[in-house]
Amino acid sequence: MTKKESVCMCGPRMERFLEPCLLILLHEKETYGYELIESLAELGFGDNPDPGMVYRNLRKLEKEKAVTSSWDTANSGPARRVYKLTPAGRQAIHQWSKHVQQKINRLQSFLKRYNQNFPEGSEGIV
Amino acid sequence: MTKKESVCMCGPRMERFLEPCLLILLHEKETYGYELIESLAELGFGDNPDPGMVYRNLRKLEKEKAVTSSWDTANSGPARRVYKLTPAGRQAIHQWSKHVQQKINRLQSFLKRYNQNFPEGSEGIV
DNA sequence: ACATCTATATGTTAAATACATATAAGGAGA
DNA sequence: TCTCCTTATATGTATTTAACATATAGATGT
Repeated sequence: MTKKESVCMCGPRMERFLEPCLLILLHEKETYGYELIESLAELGFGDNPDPGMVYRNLRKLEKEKAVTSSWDTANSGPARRVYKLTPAGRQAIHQWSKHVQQKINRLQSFLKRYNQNFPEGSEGIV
Repeated sequence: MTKKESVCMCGPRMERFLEPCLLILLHEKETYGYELIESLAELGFGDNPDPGMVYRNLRKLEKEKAVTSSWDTANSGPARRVYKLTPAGRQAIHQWSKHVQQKINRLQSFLKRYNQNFPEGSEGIV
């Protein structure tokens, strides 16, 4: 059996929301993991996204050539691995944005249905 | 180590979008798996959602007391397992709707950021 | 008898997430 | 110097979900 090939970098499952968030932050400026973790809160992640997830995602993005990395030892404190978006990563962002829009549509069609089922405070307040 | 208890039926991960869709369809009317599969397309699932997922989800919802089931042998064709929403299932829908709204917010804050990074056809058309 | 449709169900693999922990450099203060 | 805290990156592992394949079986039409 041949494995069904996926259409884009977003993969077959359209989850992994962390990935596009990292990409867009890296589009804004090249930076390193620890700072990305702090920036992620703005993009709707809780106070502290799992560092393990972030670092692993960054390495994966690098393996997929969406980013490149290099060590920054110029600053005080431990060395930082600084990531930089590649043109491929830039393209991936555009792909992701489409998928995110589709996902929003799906979620909204659920909410619409929900509001039809439970109109305006028909009971909703739990 | 004690396992961190999750806040609601939606669980820790906020995915499993199939689950709230099944619940809302069952709120509209009690019905059976095969028909639910057909109805799911309207709620943003592709042409044919994986039957395996649907049936397993239904059994899981039953185990969690969100639905009850009984056999319907009155109709022609193979027997149907008919599912009915419970009050607990009804409550779960409200929980889910909140989580879905939150998810939409997160996705939209990504899209907003995306549009700031790539304003109005700055290149976007891939 | 055979194929086909309806209907439910299970097995198996791959992937993502959550959570825990390891490692180490550098700075502040006793 | 020794300890503690912060910064910074990384790995280990268990659980969960999704994807895909396949099994089972009643009913119906030819």
